[in-house]
Amino acid sequence: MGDTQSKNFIEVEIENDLKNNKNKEIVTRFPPEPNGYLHIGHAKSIIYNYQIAKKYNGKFHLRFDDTNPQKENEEYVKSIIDDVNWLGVDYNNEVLFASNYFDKMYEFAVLLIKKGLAYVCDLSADEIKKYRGDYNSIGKNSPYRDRSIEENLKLFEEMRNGKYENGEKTLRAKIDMSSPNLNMRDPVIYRIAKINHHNTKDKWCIYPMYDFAHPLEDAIEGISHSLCTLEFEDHRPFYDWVVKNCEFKYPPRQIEFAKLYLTNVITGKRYIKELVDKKIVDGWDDPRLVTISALKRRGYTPNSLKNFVELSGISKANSSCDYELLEYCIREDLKLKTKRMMAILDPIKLIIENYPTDKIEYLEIPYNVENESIGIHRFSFSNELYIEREDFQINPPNKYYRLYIGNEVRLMGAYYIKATRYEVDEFGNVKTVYAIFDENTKQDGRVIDRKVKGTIHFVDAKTAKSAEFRIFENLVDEEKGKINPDGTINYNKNSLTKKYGFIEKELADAKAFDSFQFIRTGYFNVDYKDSSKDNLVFNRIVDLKSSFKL
RNA sequence: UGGGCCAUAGCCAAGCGGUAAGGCACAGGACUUUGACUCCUGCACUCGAUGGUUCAAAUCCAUCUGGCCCAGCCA
Repeated sequence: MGDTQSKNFIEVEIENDLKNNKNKEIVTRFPPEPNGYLHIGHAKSIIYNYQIAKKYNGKFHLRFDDTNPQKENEEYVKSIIDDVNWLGVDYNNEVLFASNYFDKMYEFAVLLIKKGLAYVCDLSADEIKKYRGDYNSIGKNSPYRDRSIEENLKLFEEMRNGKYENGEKTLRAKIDMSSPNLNMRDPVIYRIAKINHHNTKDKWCIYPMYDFAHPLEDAIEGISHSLCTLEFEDHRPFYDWVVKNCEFKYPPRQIEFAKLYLTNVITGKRYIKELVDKKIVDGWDDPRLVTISALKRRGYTPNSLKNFVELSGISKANSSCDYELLEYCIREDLKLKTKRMMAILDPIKLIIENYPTDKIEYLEIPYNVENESIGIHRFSFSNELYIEREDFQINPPNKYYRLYIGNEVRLMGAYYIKATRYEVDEFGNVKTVYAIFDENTKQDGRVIDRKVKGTIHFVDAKTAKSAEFRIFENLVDEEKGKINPDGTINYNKNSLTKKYGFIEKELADAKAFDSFQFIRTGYFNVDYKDSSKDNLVFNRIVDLKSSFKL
């Protein structure tokens, strides 16, 4: 979809770099830590990084930033690969791991030691914190800062060989304890962690820190532009320090952009996890969530997300995109692709009194009038139908042009009917509406002598199948504020409504993830988890816009 | 509090000294066998504020205000 005609600030920088021959080629990357599920914010990063690479005929890498074995595991690796595959970005069929560079990283650490730019420190975590100082006071040099290169080399090798316990020693970069940027006050670059790594198993007991590892990963892979989010801006001086002192010919360049926030939903691993843990939602792919797996289950498409990322733009301003933009994108993507079928979510009976009781006829209209190549929709009609409860009113409001006593409307693809009488149940709710039809108004292309204002949809009760429909509302209460002062989530208890109605017979064969437009009620897909042959469950992906409110 | 970053419509977002693009949302109208779609129309005399430079400022300068990030051996 739409090429963005205007360039964003990152593209301006890249084109400058290209002009100045700073890069051989453009290579970007998506570097997730395998410690959780991906959500729409990650999708922005994946899609944008990929699109940049594509735009400049470059490459895109998928690389796991797996430098902290304590938080990472194989399950997350797998789910992330699944999600990235589903998005359909091209990463050259090669899944990369930072942990595959541990040997090289170790060598670079040794190089820094030899250059007098790194030292082994015996301070405890608490002591390092104290020595670091704070916003108002400069730090103090570690008493171990001036160890000889030989001693540092020996100590670091011993760290690697497991001579010391967790927390006993660290390797630190030697920079400036008085820097106003706390990240430059001799940051730790290697720590001891005697724990198995999902990829390297027990080969290592020391692991590089993000700040040291990341620039190296980028440089090793020939990444030209390392695009990340704003909170890493303060880390850029150290990033540049590392690539400079490790002497890379084509140093990668880090450029930061703002994270994507969306109204009405919660992004943020921690909060999603809380909803999952408290069983407020049905796992990581609950359709109300915005994890990639949830969006997929709900019925969002890779295309819709790509378009969303493109339309929501890239900048450095913290912002929160209207959820309506995402909805617009999925409607746009599904509009011409889906069959438009009929389903009744909140049924009442409609009896056509002058239609033969023993007759079933079959009617035909295109599945999608905007894209007739999808084919012809054939559906049954009889004297006994289901229609939506809201399509019949005892006391119609102003400008209501659906069914009420005496009013003539069109049954979509069938006949004109006029309501004659109705029956209510013991609570006063309409149960059955009776009508007569005009056999000269069959919707088969013949010219009809009069027009009607309203067209309503229906399913034939004699062939209909029952089904469940799930209507989702905002999971979080935006009015109250998404997050309580105590850090818990304000969630909307009415965020899931289950309705039990009817679908036309053809829909009974629908398979998991199939999506449809149900005429007048929205786009739906078949829930892959809760559907069975006997009980099809449809998720409403998004409703149709409507200028009519009952 | 020291440092870094940000501020253009309800929400995103272009704009880079020559007189405010575009999209979403919203409102009105046309069309309509989905109150959908589509198509028209409208939607910032003004760019966080105040001063200054200039023939000319959203763009340059100064000051101020507001918001976000940083004191992990997390990423």
